[in-house]
Amino acid sequence: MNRICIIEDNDVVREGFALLIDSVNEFEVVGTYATCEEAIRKLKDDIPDVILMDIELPGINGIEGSTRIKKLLPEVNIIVITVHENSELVFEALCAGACGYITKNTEYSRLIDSIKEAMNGGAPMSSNIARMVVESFQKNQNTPLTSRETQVLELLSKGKSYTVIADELFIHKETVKSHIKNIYFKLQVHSKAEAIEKALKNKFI
Amino acid sequence: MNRICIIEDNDVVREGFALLIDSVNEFEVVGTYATCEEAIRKLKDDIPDVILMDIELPGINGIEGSTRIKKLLPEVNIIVITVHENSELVFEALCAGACGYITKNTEYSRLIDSIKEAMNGGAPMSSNIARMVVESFQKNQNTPLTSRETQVLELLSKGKSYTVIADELFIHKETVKSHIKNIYFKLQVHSKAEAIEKALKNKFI
DNA sequence: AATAATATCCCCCAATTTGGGGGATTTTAA
DNA sequence: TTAAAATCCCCCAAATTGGGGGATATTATT
Repeated sequence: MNRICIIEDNDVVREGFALLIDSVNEFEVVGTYATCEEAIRKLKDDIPDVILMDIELPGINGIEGSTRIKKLLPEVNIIVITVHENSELVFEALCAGACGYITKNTEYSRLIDSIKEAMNGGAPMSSNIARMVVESFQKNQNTPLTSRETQVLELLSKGKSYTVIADELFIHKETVKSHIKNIYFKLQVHSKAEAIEKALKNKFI
Repeated sequence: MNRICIIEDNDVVREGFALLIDSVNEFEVVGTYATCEEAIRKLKDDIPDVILMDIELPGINGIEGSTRIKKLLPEVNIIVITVHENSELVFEALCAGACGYITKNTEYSRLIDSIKEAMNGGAPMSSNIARMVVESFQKNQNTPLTSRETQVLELLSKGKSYTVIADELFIHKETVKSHIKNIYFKLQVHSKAEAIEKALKNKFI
């Protein structure tokens, strides 16, 4: 029997989810909580396989809650269920240890599928969320930088010095300087940190 | 009618996919190619909505091919279909512009669903692939670094100098130096670049 | 209550790095 | 055949970095 917990402050939503999930044969709701604080106190006894987690919660929110719960139960699968499709929140949730992120308007059958998927080592996500995640890997192809400049800036962003970059690219240190001068001009910046910041923000590197 | 292209060097697999996809009402296979070179020459006429892409191809492989095709048709949805679950390849494919990544043993019905999902702005992935992607956002909680040290190293990795880090954390420059000394000791390194490299590799930052 | 870990700040010093200025030449692409 | 990109060169001053030696106050943790 797979053990599920629900952390959601809205009583109606929480008990609705609980009833729905309990109606599935292989699932058993072993705890429902309105706050992370309460959940954290009781979770060691519940030992759930999956936790459904709201983000907007009184006290500790769902992001911070996920971080703490993952410390207590590193193996647990946390699925964040929220109305927010804000990209910041998505990445914060994933960084905090959530394995899935689905929006609250998801039909019930997909919710059940998502729990099964999480338990089977998957990462259930609403399709637009998944796309956001995938796109976060892709670079901006409208970069003003040449490929060599991009390469240099990437190494610079890894903390390498001009000397080391020169060695790794088999070019002279003065060439590296030259590239960096051009990078600074193109990005309209005057230091390493500014260049890296601007390039990261625009996904040039 | 949604337009699909297939790039796959194995004739049997390629024509099998084509027949399968063509049998779906809303899909039309507008091109099947054994190499990226051939595809790139013809794609501007095909204007496909979705491309199914193999990775192992003679000549230009599927990763490099995705990069080039995305330059020609930035809006196209590329789904990589491969036997490889190697994490390196997955991230390379996503960086190259693929929106999905599914393994070749996927049942036909899920393949069709994946194409629909890609077209509707989703990111179809096999469940273990999706989990790999999600886990790439999560930090290693077995870090030897304190939270303050992690914070300092994160800023260092963004190219910030001791002075700037001190300002941003509202502490003295000497305190930053002190933290960095401890970071170097704990990571057994002797420079910024080494520290960042080791921390990134171990996902401490 | 005692110990250890963490976070904070201080000084000295030498080598390296960085950024800005001025070039030049060759290779590659449009 | 132009323009852009990539390569290399010199000069110089300010800033950064890394290593050495500390100290003190605040938090855990036992």
